[in-house]
Amino acid sequence: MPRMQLTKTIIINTALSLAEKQGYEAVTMANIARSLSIKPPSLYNHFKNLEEIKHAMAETAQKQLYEALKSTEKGAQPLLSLAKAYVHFGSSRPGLYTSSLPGGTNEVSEALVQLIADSLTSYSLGESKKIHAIRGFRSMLHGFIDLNKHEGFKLDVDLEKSLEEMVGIFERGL
Amino acid sequence: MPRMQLTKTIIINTALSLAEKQGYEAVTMANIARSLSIKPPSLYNHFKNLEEIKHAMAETAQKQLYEALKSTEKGAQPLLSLAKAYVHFGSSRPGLYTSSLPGGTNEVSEALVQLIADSLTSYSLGESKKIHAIRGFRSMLHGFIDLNKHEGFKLDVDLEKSLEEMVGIFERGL
DNA sequence: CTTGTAAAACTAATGGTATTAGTTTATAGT
DNA sequence: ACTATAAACTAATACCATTAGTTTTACAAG
Repeated sequence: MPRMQLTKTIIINTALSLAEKQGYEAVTMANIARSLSIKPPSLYNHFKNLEEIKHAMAETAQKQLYEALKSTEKGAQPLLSLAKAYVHFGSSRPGLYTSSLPGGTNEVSEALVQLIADSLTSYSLGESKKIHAIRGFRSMLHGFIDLNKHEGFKLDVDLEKSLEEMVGIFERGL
Repeated sequence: MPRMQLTKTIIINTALSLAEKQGYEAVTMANIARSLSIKPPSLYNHFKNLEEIKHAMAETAQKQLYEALKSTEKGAQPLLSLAKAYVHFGSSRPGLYTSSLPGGTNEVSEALVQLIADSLTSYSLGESKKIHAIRGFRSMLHGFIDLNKHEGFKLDVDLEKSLEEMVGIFERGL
């Protein structure tokens, strides 16, 4: 195999670094190629198209999200800790978080679901109730991050407090 | 004033119709111009750029969302009815819903917040608690719609049931 | 009724995007 | 050393937004 120093992993990491440093909109064939000092068409030797690159980025980004959440201290309020870590990840690394979205369902996203499930054990929910609760929790957090990105909230009321209240409501309702 | 048959309203409605029929990605200067049988540069006589068009679209789309929610039967479970109407709007008219997001804060979005507030009156919350609850509710619903769009949920468990459970959890926690 | 002004259309051009086709280069294995 | 092939390349197509400069047209004033 000739000239195979360039791997899929290198391309994806380059693309993710671009997303993080310059925003997800900067993830273009031209920018990725520029970062790698190659021409855009060369990327098609490694990936079918940009969509495939973004899909591969999502899996890696989900992994990083998973790692960030796994290492959070559970403490007295595991659900609140998890929520804060999730929202912090999404807000402080918007390019990386956005990269994680086109991922669909896979092993990593399953692990992420399991992480939430672990924080819900003390509520001893039935299997289907648990699934609904996990979906609700993820919806809440993702919506919180995304609405913020779109300036959906007026800023004169404390955001961190809103998150705490929101998680509080959710926990009481479980 | 010469040739003023083309108004901002006509342009925005054309753009919204494009978003609804062909998806939000189809909202381009070229496509809007084509729909109006003019050339793309002519649009700059009416709007500064595409961003301004999208911002104007957002206000109109928010108005349509507001109208769709206002006309829902409150019934015995006003919060659940509102949630279902919101999610139905977002899922059945994805282009229009996406159009509504770049809107920021304005009179229409305030009216939308008021609509949610009205559905929360029976819980007699304090002013700041109410704001947090509204943010939580919107986050939940927007996140639910957006995660679904990104295929964030596995489809083997009933989605409608998840929505009902999620709202149920939220209501109990209030 | 002509004429001038200004709005709103136009054409042409620039520079950005993804993608495909076809060609060259370089390397790994025979 | 030779050959096959992966991986780079160039060139081209077809989109996209945007700007500059020009023409058209409709209305309002003389």
